[in-house]
Amino acid sequence: MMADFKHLLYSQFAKIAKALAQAHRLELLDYLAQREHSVESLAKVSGLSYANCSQHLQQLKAVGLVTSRKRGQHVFYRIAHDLVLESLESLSKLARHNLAEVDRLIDQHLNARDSLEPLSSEELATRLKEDSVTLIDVRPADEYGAGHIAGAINVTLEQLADFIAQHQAGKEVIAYCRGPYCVLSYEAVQRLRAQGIASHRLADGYPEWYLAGLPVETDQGER
Amino acid sequence: MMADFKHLLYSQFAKIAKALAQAHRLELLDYLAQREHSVESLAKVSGLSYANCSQHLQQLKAVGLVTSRKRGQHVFYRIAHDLVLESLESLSKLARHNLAEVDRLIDQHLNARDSLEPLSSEELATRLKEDSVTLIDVRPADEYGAGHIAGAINVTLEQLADFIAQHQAGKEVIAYCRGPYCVLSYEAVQRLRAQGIASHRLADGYPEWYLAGLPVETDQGER
DNA sequence: CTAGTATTCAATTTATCAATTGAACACAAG
DNA sequence: CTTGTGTTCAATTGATAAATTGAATACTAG
Repeated sequence: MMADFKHLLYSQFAKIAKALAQAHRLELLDYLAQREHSVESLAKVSGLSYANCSQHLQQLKAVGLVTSRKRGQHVFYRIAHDLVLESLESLSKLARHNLAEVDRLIDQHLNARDSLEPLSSEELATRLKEDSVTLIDVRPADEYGAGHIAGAINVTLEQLADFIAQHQAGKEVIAYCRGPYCVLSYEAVQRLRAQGIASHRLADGYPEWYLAGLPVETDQGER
Repeated sequence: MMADFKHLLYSQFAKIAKALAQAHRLELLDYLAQREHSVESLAKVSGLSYANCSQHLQQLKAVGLVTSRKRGQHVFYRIAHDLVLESLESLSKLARHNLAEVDRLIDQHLNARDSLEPLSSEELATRLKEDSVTLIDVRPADEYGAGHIAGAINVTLEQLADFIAQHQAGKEVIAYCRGPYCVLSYEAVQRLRAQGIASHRLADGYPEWYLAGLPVETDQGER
């Protein structure tokens, strides 16, 4: 009974948080924090459809974050009271704080070589069989042409931006280069991660893979 | 570019709100607002399965609301920083204000809360300076140990009968617990009054007092 | 009254989230 | 090394939310 009560309370709190848990609604609230707006002006400025915008506003209204008044054929929405602004500011401070924190952590992580968690050749071989990764060869085109791991595509650091742009989200990327003391794959992994793409480097490079008798290809065909 | 930045911030902002938009996670945060907890203790006290609880905690961690540390085979989670407590309080205030439902629930379950005439933190601070009241912390001993209002003694509901027996007549008793929605102090005040002891509850709980920068103590010493 | 405009409603599809399950991992004690 | 315990992972299922579409209400101006 006492637990029921508590859970009910938390649910009520959660309703309000849910109303805030959507980027578009936050944007709308941000505009409304400046001044009262009609549905029309909000839809235009936010780029939402009228219907969608209207529905978002109704959700905000349902939990009491905004109020509305009808004047003529327009419905004007406004922030319900100052507590809403305070909460928004408080959450915004938190977001900024955590965002900075995230950036700091990422930098720290990527600067420590070991944290890149290199993949072994064996792991890579099985991942390739599963087709669960995209394998990129970061070496210059001529070295790639001369011989590369079977299934790898050539993406130099210069081509990396284009690769990232057309990369299908979700698929993990494995990068390799000349060998364990070559920095090219480190650089590639850092840039990929900076764009939010899950990525690792191969512990070894092409020569070690080749020597291990694992499958390779050249521009002239497979081995 | 400016729009990109804004949208990024809204998204980050929404991620945090999303983490707060779930009753179970709010409950977990409420426990964590009292003190650090292991996954196990949180799972038990919240009634969630280990896996589910762990996953909720990881979501909270992913957006930087909590941090974790591993000690032996236990993983302890704690609130990441005071900004989180502030945001939670702000959200809670908003919820109280907006949801008539919440008030209805409180009235129903914490019967006649107004008649208990809660004390504000400011009033309590001055009363403590005058040494005109006895302050009791009704929370479990571990939460008391992790941090309590300076000058408070720990009297759980189980210990209340003993406390009443040796209480010096005439001195007023102030009880506090986890926060405005915690029922422990209501219960204590009711029992004290039933024994003819003048008693009130503190309007807020320990987290609010701590956030206000008012004096606190832990088992290890003052702040 | 009629036509035009602003807003909302209702229904559908798509995407995202929560809870569950069973297995995997990490550490500690025996 | 083995066993037990605490925590996390991965995969599935069921639930909930977002965006889109087209139609239905208001209201105003003419």
